[in-house]
Amino acid sequence: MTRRYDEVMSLSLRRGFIWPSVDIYGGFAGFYDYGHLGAMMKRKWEDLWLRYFLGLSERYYLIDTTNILPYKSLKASGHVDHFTDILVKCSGCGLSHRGDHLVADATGKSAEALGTQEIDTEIEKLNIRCPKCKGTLMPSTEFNMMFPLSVGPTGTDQAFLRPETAQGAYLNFKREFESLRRKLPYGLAIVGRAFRNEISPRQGTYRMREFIQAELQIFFNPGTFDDELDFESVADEVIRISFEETKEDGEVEGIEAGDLLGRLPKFYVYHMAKMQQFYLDILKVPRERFRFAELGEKERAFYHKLHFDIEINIDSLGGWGEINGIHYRTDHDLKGHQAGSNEKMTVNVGGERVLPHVLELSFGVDRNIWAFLDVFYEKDDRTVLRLPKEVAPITLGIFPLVSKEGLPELAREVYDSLKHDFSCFYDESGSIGKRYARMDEIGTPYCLTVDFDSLKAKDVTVRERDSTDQKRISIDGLADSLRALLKDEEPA
RNA sequence: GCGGUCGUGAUCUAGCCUGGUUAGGAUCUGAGGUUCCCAACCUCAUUGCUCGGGUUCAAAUCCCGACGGCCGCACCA
Repeated sequence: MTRRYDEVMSLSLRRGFIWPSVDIYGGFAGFYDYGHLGAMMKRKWEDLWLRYFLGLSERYYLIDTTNILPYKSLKASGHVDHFTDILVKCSGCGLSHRGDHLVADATGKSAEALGTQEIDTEIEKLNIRCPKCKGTLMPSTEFNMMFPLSVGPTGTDQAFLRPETAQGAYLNFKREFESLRRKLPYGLAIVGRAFRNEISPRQGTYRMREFIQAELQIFFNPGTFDDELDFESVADEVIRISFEETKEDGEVEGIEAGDLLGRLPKFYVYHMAKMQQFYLDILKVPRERFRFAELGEKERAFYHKLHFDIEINIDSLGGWGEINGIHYRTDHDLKGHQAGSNEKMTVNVGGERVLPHVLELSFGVDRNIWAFLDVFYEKDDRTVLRLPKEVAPITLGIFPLVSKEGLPELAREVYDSLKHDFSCFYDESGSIGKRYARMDEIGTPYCLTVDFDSLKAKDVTVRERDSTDQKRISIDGLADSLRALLKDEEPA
């Protein structure tokens, strides 16, 4: 692991962002807890995400759905059958292989639909041996990545923890279509937990067994969606993109959204542009650390017609890491639930019956939080976390210059007047420089200091984190001045 | 899951090979002092050998197991 990983993790542990769950019992692989700073940062990230993506359309809405889903619904979605791997272990060298891959290699046909018994039969019939050492293979075992649960007193109602939040949107599609007055397109956002029994969780919060997704599922009429978007507003956006053929080289092209239309559908490019703007314009992620990366046919799920990941160059994880995805899921999901539930999912819009298609904007919240801790962490003379103001867990540090002669009292007054409107932190211990340093380290964008002049002039100094520049602002109207400052406007 | 490697206060680490005084240092944190703007300084204080067995008169140190971290393989619809 890199030194940067250790530094970021050390900061995170020390100050209270993230740490392993159940730490006092030695930890629990694949599970992490958020401390008081991490939890606040995550909440703010989610709020910002929600405001931005719901703001993309007056027809995008937030819903909230259950973490536990019954067998039937996940059978219909394909997760019961396809979210599994059939593993075959070699009795000689002990290596595990995927059963369907072994059979597919021997027959030249996809074996994805076969069960464990069928795989075993095929292996015997075709006399398949370990590709590594030619040893004999043991009976196959099934491994489903979903966590099974028994619901109810008899335990006969089989269920699972949801492997993705997306299903909640599909399951509620019809209800919301009615509530939202039978119009397309519309979108359902869910911010919530998903669970996957990863074989080998690694790299901190990058691959977890319980994680948080922020997803927007957009239901649309594939025949008309392109014309329902204001594509002109994003046509000039230079999209940073790596296609399948070149992404391994780390090559990133800059292509105007308008020029991608020959290669990708309009609605898809439009949302790519909006996602990119969220990162580059709102969150101020350095441009060179951001890209879309195309997934090839073998990498993506069979029902993802188009799949690009958003990757951030994360030094502590050794380079480009996937944090989000934009998936064109076609009508796969609604079609599956239509068949599984016998509920008709086609809807009547503009005089025709359509089975809506789905565009999924999917964000890994924990991965974003880690990426931000990494990307904005800087250590040379001082340690500064240059977090976007909106996601910094604490917005204002409020201090008396020294803790005597009436300064703490006035500083307390300032604190009390702001504490309900901003995330504030009051401190009077140690030297002023120490207190600034502590705030820099956790990304606090502004510190207000009450000094001796403040007593007469009724003002405070405002110190900016990145530049350490200071200016004086009157206590009268302070909240409004700070609001302006936080929006990058000049205070009144 | 397999193989390798590692696990010492909140954080980073010395000690382990060669078992034996009170487990040392730095940072951090708390209290007090000092202090008119960027981790200053002084005094005092809190917190530790991942867990469980075993060997031994004696285990942070040696052995076994578990748990966890990292790396490689596999996996990541």
